[in-house]
Formats: sequence, C-alpha cells, structure tokens
Amino acid sequence: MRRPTLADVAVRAGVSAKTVSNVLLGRPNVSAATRERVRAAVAEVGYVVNPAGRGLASGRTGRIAVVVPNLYQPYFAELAERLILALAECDLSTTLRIAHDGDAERDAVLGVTTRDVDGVIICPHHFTGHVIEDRMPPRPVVQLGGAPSRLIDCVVMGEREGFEAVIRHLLASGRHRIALVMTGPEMIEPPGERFAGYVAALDAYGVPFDKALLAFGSDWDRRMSGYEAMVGLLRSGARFDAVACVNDATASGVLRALRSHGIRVPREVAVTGFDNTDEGEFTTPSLSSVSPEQGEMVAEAIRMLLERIDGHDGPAREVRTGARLVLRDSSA
Amino acid sequence: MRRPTLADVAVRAGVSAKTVSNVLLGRPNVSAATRERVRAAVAEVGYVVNPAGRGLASGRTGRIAVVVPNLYQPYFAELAERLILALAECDLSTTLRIAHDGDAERDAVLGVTTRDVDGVIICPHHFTGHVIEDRMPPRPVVQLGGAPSRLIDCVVMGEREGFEAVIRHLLASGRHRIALVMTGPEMIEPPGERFAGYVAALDAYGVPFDKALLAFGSDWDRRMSGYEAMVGLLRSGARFDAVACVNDATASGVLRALRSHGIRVPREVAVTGFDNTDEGEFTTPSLSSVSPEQGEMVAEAIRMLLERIDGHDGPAREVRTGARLVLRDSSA
DNA sequence: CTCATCGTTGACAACGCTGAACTAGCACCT
DNA sequence: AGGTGCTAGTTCAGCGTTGTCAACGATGAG
Repeated sequence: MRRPTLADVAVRAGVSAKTVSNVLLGRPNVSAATRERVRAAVAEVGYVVNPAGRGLASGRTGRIAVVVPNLYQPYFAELAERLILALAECDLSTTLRIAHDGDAERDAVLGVTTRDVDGVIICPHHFTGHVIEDRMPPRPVVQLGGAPSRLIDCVVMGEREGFEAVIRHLLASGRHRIALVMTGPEMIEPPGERFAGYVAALDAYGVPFDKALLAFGSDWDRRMSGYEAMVGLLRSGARFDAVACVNDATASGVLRALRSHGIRVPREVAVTGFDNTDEGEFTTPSLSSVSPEQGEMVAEAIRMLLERIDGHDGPAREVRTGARLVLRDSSA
Repeated sequence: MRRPTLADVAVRAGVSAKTVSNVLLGRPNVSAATRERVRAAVAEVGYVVNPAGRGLASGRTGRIAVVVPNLYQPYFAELAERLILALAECDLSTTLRIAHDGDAERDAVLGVTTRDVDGVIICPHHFTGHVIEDRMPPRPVVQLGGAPSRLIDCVVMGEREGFEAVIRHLLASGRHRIALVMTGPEMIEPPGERFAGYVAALDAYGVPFDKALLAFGSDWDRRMSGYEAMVGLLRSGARFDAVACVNDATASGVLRALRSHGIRVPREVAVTGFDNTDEGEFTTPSLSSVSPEQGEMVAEAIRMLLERIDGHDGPAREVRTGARLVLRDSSA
C-alpha cells in the first residue's frame, strides 16, 4: 500500500500533476471547477505532501528552528510551547534547539547548527546581536527578548517598563531602600533593560541610587543563585525594606534565604519577581511579579520572520510588547 | 555562491558522487586512501548534506518526533531537553510536538500528525497503548513513562519501586496514617504504578489501607490541584500524619494548603513529592522526593527506537529503569 | 473573419541524493 | 588457462515535488 503521490491524485482528477501542485500551493490561474475536482481527488486517495520532495524542488523546508537556552526555566518552556503551537497554526513545523551557551547561540543564528530550516527564532540567554559582528546570518532570524541590536529583527518584551512599574509599586507603598538582585555585573554595564527600569523609577521618586543595594547571583535563573545573592547581601549588613528580583526563580531563592534568616515577608521586607511564572503563586508568601505578554511576543516574532522569509528586505526592526504588573502577598 | 553539492566534492576528490556518498554514510568498500581524500575534499569545499535530497532518495528523514503533553511541567521539560540533546548526539534532529490531550497523543502515535519523521518517542500524559486498539502505528514508536501496553515498546520508570520506597520511608519514621494525593480515580482502577507502590508498602508494614486517606486533585500536575485536594481532605476530617503526593507540583500545593491551615510540616504532618524537580529544593520546607533516572530512561528509549528503525521486528518490549529516594526537610 | 490577448493547463527538466546493478581488477584455486 | 569470489568503484535511474516555459482554447477588438 504505497503512499499516494501527486501523480496518483492527478490521474484521479484527470489533470496534470503540476495542476494539483498549483491547487495545493494556492496558486492563482486555476479555475474553480478544477480546483474543486482536485480537492476531492486529494481527499479520496488520502494524499499528503511529501516534504522531502517539496523541499528539494522548492528549496524551502517548511521548518523553523526555535532556539532556547534550556527548558527547565518556565519562562523559556512556556515561550517554546507557544512558539511551537503558533507556528503549527501557520503550517510550519518546528525543530527545537537547545543552546546552552553564547557560542551555541551564535552558531544557531549563523546557521551552523540550523541548516535545514527556513528561518530561526532565537530566545536568547547570553546572545546579543553584537557577537555575530558583521557576519550576516544566511537565513532570516528573529530575536525574541533580550537586548536588541542593529543587525537582527527583535521583539523586545517591555522589560524596562515592566520593571519600572514594579519598582514604582514598591516606592508607592513607602519602601525606599529597594535592593536589586541580578545575575551579573553585565546587567549594569552596558545597562540592561531591567536595571534601566529600576533606575528610572528611583529617579522619578527622587530616591538616591545606592550601589550597596545591588546583589549578584552566579547564574541567571537558578533559584539557588537568588539564595546565595540574598545571603551575601544580608552578610554585607546593608539595610533594605524591599528586594526586587530580575525573575521569579531568583525571587524564590531570595524568599528562602529571608525565611532562613527569620526575616518576615512582606512585613519587614517586600519581595518581587519578574515573568509571572506559575510557581510564583505557590511560594510562601505568594509572589508579586510582572507578566510579559508572551502571546503578543510570539505573534510579532512570527509575523516578522514570515515577512523576511517572503523576501522582505531592509534594516533590522524592533517591536516592543507590553508587560503587566501582578500583585500578590509578597509585596502587600 | 551556490551551496556545494555531492558532485562538487566528487570532482574535487576525483571520484564519483556515489563514492562520496558512501564515505559520508560510512559504507564499506571504500579504501582508506579514498576515504581520506574525500574527507579532505568535503572540508575544503565546505560541503554539508542536503537533508531534502537525502530524504527523498533514502526514504528516511533523520528526524524523530518527541511528543510531550506540555512543557510547563518541569518533568516533561527536562525529559524533552534530554531527549533533544541525546538524539542530536546520534545525528538525529528532533521535532517537538505538544499533545495537550489523549486524542492528540493518539494521532501522534498513529502518525497522523507526525508524518515527516523516522520514529516517535512519546512521553504520555493520558496515553496508554490501549487507545490505539489494533491499529499498528505506521512508524516505530517508543513510549517513555506511563502505563505499558502489549503494543508499543515502553520504558517504565521505576514508579512502583520509587513510590514504595518513599512510603516505606514514611512508615519507618513511625507515621502510619499516610494520606495519598493523586490526580483522579483512574489511578486506582486499573491500579496505577504509584498507587500499587503505596499499597505494597502498607502491606509490608501490616498497616491497613484506608480509603478515607485518598484525595484527588482535578488536574494532573498543577500546583493548584494539590492545594484543592488537600483542602478537601482537611475538610473531610480525616486524620493523618503524612501526605504522599504523586508529584512535586502537587506537593507544592499541598504544602501551601497545610500552611494556610496552620499545620506544621514536618512536625505534625510529613509531606513527600515525586520527580525530584528543581522546585522541591525551594519549597518551605524543602521537599523530600523521588528522582527518576531520566538519563537512563532517555538512553533506553533511544536505543529501542533505533533498533526498530533499523528493522528490528518482534513483540513490544518493556524496560524498567531505576528511581532514587531524595530526603529533605518535609519528611525529616 | 482574422488576429492578438488573456487565463488556464501541461510537458519537461531540474532539485541533491542513494539503491540496485554492474564492471574492472585482482588473488586464489583447480 | 579458466573459473570463482572478493573488493573498490562506477553508472544509472529514480525518489516526489516545483519552476519555467510553451501550448492550448476562449474571448474580444479590428
């Protein structure tokens, strides 16, 4: 029982294989009657295109590479899931690549490890457009989150605005010594989006910036990293009444550190996260956070990528999407 | 600047295209000298195979579909990540499919939604081999976790053994009224692996089984589900000194429910999870759990799948892998 | 009534690769 | 000398699809 081919459908419909192909590709210049006859024949013989054949003839694969640093971070897992489902809606299949470090991300963007695809959507961890220098990626690439560059289309989550909003919320509740738990010095210089939001909010309230309130974890999104950073800050003797964390996982570690030092949240110290992951609802106390509009981010990324694949040329674009403040017990 | 083809390499190396192909495929009947010459030529012209061409000619795609119910559960996210990386080691690319419900899982197994692949690895949520009845999948399929069936090769995580171990641990610490938080009645009838482990441990200690200690959540792995189940159990007035949960996420919700009712863990009630996700280290208190040997599971699944793709025929096989008890504060 | 035009369809040649079948050369045996 | 068996390599014909271009019939203008 061979799998039916275009030719089989063609015989059935009494037309040439090429006409069947045209119908399937939605090409113009096929009469409605023929179109209908072909569709019927396709259904009757149970035809499905062979992507290998199509790929060979057209030079396209119908596949998009989605590159994420890992899947254990809920933020990336959710983003990957949304991307896969949204791309499937567009009849595009997906190949997921895990890029553990900056080199792997660069290779994915430059097409070294992503050859068999029409385009790449990268959700970067370390990556910024700068690392590829002047080498243009051989295939369309869209960056989803992270720091934008002049080279690659980028969807920028409203990190700055979101982070500023959460800091303003803390300031408005009367807390003025707000510690900031980040991942590494590189988030300050060059200033990361979230750090910029922090500074902007302080400015708006006329609160002086105090370097002693910065704490750095060793690893971006491990809970342990937040724990270590918090312990370090407590040992330093710095005084603070709120802790803003760059993400929920870090905040989870911070909460644990505060608890183990007998500091009550939010009574003595308020804590906030970022990303609004599922977990935040179940920490003790539940965690205030900022929810990026992932649906919007994904839609924009796919739109831009498809335009590029369709041949759109021009300078790198930048689209900003929104973020929403989610208040829970940890900052009441 | 055309992308180089086999023919280009062949000219460069002074052999036929077929010989280059043979070298690339590691076929015998090529002298060491020729082999070396070809390799050099490949490197010089920067040749990379065109998977579409290869696929069309060979009938294989070099791609495996990995099917998971979602990515927001750390257990599946980690499994997917491991699978992707391990398959990449074997020069197999991966297409990740999200199958939200049993129908989607069945379609993936039966090849309806997974056409362009050489094989399928399914990490099931609802799926059991029975739903496909007598329809044989058109492509090799391996099931990773879940309930085995007579139809499909299956890697069974040592759920029964692992769950029995954690219950024995609770019993050994003197707790005899052990509540069990599960997802739905179907885990009891037909008996799920974890439920079987629970019963076996009770038997071994001569502790009578008490139906009043069973609690059911609405959803498999949502934290909220554990929360609701626990609240229900507390309202029922049942008395217990330990709660064993079918997974960490459920346990996280249970901890929250106990806390909000002022019940101290582990002083009054011990709590255990399953899966040993990262999160368990950061709950309050930290969560005792069972760690499945995912590395082993993944390796076995891939081995079986490759054997099938290589033409191995025969009845469905079943491989059991281990699980390891991880003790933390929640059951001290 | 003829000719140009337009919309529709078909013939054919790729696309890059591999399987099957074949050949040339050599060593070994009878 | 002639057959046999093996290795190293080649030739050729597709695999299923789409792009190019030519051919066709119908239509409308002159």
